[in-house]
Amino acid sequence: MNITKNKSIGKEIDLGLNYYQKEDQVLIATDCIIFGFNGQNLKILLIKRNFEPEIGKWSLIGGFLSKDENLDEAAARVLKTLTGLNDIYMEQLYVHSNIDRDPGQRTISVSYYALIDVESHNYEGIQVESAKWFDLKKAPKLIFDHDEMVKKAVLRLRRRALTKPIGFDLLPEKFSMKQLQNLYESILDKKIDKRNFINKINSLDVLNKLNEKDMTSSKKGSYLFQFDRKKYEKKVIEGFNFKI
Amino acid sequence: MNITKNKSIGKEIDLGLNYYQKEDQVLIATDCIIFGFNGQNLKILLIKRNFEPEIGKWSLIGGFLSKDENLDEAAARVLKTLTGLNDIYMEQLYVHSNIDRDPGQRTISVSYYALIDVESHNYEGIQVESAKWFDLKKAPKLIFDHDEMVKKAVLRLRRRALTKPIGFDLLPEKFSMKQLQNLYESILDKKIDKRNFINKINSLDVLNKLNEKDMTSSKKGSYLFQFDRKKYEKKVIEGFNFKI
DNA sequence: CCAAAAGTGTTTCCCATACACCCATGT
DNA sequence: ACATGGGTGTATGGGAAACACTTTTGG
Repeated sequence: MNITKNKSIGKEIDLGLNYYQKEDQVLIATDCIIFGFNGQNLKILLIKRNFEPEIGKWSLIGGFLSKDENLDEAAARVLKTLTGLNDIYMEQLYVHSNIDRDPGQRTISVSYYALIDVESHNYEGIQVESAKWFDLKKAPKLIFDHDEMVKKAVLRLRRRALTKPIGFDLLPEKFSMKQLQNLYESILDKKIDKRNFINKINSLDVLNKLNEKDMTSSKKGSYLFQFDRKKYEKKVIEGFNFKI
Repeated sequence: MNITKNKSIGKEIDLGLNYYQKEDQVLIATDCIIFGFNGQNLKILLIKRNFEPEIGKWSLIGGFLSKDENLDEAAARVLKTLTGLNDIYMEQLYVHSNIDRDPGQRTISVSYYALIDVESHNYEGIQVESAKWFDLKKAPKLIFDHDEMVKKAVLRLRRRALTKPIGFDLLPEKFSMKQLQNLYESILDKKIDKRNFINKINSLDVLNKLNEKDMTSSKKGSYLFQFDRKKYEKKVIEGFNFKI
C-alpha cells in the first residue's frame, strides 16, 4: 500500500490544492470552566444564554478561535471579556468533538479551566449581567456537552489538588487555615481531619503565618496566612503526594 | 456591557449567517504518538514524509478530521491506516494551535497516544514502508511541533505508569518479569530494584504465573506471566500509587 | 567449574491515619 | 458561665526503600 493512496494522509499531500481544505474545515470554540472559591464552597461561573440556540439556558462561557490567535490566547480573551481580568491561571483540558454536540453546526470545542477568588472578582470583575456564580453542587443543567466538560474539570482539579498546591488563585491574599481546609474539602469532596490537614500543610512549607487575625469567623479569631510565592511555585513544579 | 456586543460571544449569535463562519474555520489534524515495546526499550513509530512541506523529514503519523467523525474516530482511523489494526488503546493528549505551527496553512492538531507491542505488529501490521520504529532515546528530530507532542506524551505515559497498570498493550501475551521491569524502567527512565519491583507487582495482584519458561534469555530460563484481564482492568479503574 | 541471569526476605524508616482535649473571647 | 470556633501532639500501622546471597544450567 502506498501512502499517497491513503485518505487520511493523502489529504496532506494535496495541501493547498484540493477540496478537502474547504470541505473539512470546522469552527473551533473554546469553553471555560471557571472555578471560584468564597472561603466556604467551590463555585462555578455560568452564563445565561440570551441568544439561540438554547436561549435562556445556562452554559459555560465560550467563544470562537480567531485566525490571529492560538487557543490559549482565545481562552484568555474569552475570560477577559467576561471577567475583565488578565493573568488568570488557565489550563487546557480536553477537546470535545462529537459531530452533533452543537445542534447548530459542526463545532469542536476545547475546554479550559480557570481558578479565581470569588470575592475579589465578584462585582468589579464580572461584567456581564447574565453571569452568575453557582455552588458547584447546586449548578443547573448546562447546554450541549458542557456538563461533561465540568465533570472532567472537577476531576482534573481534584487530581491537581493531590499533587500540587492549590489556593494561590482561589483564595484571597490572606486567609485562615480553616478557609484553606474548606477549599480542599470542597475540591476533594470529603471531610479532612483538622490536625492532619494542618500537619500536612505545614510539612509542605509553602505558607507564611502572619501576625494578624481574622476576627469575623469567631470570638477568638483565627490567624491569617499567606502563600510564600517562591516556595509555592517550587512545589508547583516539583509536585508532591497529598494523601488525605 | 451587553454580551451581544462581545466579539467572542457575539459570533455565536449570528450563527449560520455571517462571515465569521467561513473566515475562522480551520483544518483540524490529529497526530498519533505510537509507543511500542520490544521487551527491552521503549520505541516510537515515526514516518518519513514523502511529500511537502518538510519532505524527507521524520514526523508522527497524522491525518485530518473529516466531517463525518469525531476526533477519537479520526485518530483510530489514522492508526488503522498505518498499522492495519483496530482496538488499540488510544488517549487524547493535547491540542497544539500556534498560528504558525504548520508553515503550509493554519492547522490545529490534536495529539493522541497509543500503546502497542512492537513484535506483534512489526511486519504484518505496519503497512507503510516509510514507517520505522525508533528507540525513544534515539529518535530523530521531528517536524513542526511534533517533538513537543512526544514530550507531553512521555510525561503522560509516565504518570499513567505510576497510577495505573501498564503493559497489557505494550507486552506480548506472555512475558517475563524482567521484561515487565524493563518496560517500567524505560517509561520511568530509572533503575528499579528487582526485589522491590517484584514485591510491588505481586502486591498489585494482576498477574498469573504460568508453568512455562522463556529459555531465550538465560540458561536457567525465566517464568512467564500473563495479565489477568479482569484484575488488570479493575486496577485500571481504581488506580493505585506506584511509588518506585 | 564458571559465567550469566533468575529468584528470593528482612529490616528500617517515613508518612498517612486515627484520635481528644484545652484555649481565647464575646455575649 | 458558657458557647463557639481555634489551636495543638502522639501513637500505630502499612508501605516504600535499602540491601546480598543462592539457584540453575549451558558452555
